[in-house]
Amino acid sequence: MLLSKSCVYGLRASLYLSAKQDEYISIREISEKLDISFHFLTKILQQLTADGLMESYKGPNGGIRLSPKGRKATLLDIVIAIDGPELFTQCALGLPGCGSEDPCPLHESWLGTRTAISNMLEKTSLEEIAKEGKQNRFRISAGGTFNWS
Amino acid sequence: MLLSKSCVYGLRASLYLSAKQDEYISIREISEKLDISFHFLTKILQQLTADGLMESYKGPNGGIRLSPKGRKATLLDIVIAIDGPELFTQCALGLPGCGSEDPCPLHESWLGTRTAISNMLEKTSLEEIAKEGKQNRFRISAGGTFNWS
DNA sequence: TTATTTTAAGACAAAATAGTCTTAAATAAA
DNA sequence: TTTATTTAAGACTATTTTGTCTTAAAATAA
Ligand code: SF4
Ligand code: SF4
Repeated sequence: MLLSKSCVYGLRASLYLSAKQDEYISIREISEKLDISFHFLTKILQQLTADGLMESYKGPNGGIRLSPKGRKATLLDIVIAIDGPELFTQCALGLPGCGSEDPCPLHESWLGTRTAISNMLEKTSLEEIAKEGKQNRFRISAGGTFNWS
Repeated sequence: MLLSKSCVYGLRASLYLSAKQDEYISIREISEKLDISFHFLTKILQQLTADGLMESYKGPNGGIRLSPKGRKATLLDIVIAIDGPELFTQCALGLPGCGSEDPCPLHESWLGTRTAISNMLEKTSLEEIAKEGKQNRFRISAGGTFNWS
């Protein structure tokens, strides 16, 4: 699996929030619309909040929203915040202390592929994805129940 | 993590065997040279044997070796035998029943990246890797203790 | 035959990941 | 002030992955 479940949930929630304006959205709403366990999602979003990618507010009409930093963030930023940078720093075979000067048979191709994955996730910011998402009506929920407002 | 530990171990053992001729190599030797738990590696190689990618022989001077099919196999074949095809069939966001006709924002880029990973692993057979490995003395063990015979 | 070497099979344990539940703290509204 | 709503924190459970151990079966050699 390329990304952990936590990471996928975090990405989908980020995409959900990117479609919204500046209001706080309750985690309950996100978890229901995207069909993700509420408590589990809460923990994941707490991480992103701690990382400064999101802002939260307690109480009635409270919830969570992307911070300014979060709106500019790319999917890669979200992935690294949740899964860590290992996917983009470690090698495919996981050999310790190895590198270009004493490479394994995969080295060259893996470096290229790794960069391709990174580039794909870094290409567009959440802000831009939201713009394209609204234009093209891309979906981010299973049932297609979600609507770009 | 792109590949499971089982998968990485299986790949490294396959590379090890690709460097050898047709003799049976004991799993004990592989596990010691590549610093992988003997019993764990045994289970992984049993899978590859069941899949017809390797052949085993019991008793003194017994061991394991690549089958003719295994020598022609690519790294992708090994990966699919151990981790299954999901990495190359499923989408990045894991949304069920979703696809090109109703895509998520990642769809196009993910399809490309997924193909890039697949191509990287499919590019060369174990046979060819062994040839290049011997020429270039690529390494497949942590300490660099391994020698292409 | 008997002992030794090796893979096969599967029970078992440990660790990591995923998911649930309860309580506390902050905020708003009644 | 009291109650309701919401995130924060963390204990707890379940599942999957990873790793260990024991016994069986096959093959060889003494
Ligand atoms: S040579 Fe490169 S790809 Fe191969 S194990 Fe080392 S760092 Fe990883
Ligand atoms: S649109 Fe494509 S990439 Fe996105 S979730 Fe569906 S299958 Fe996966």
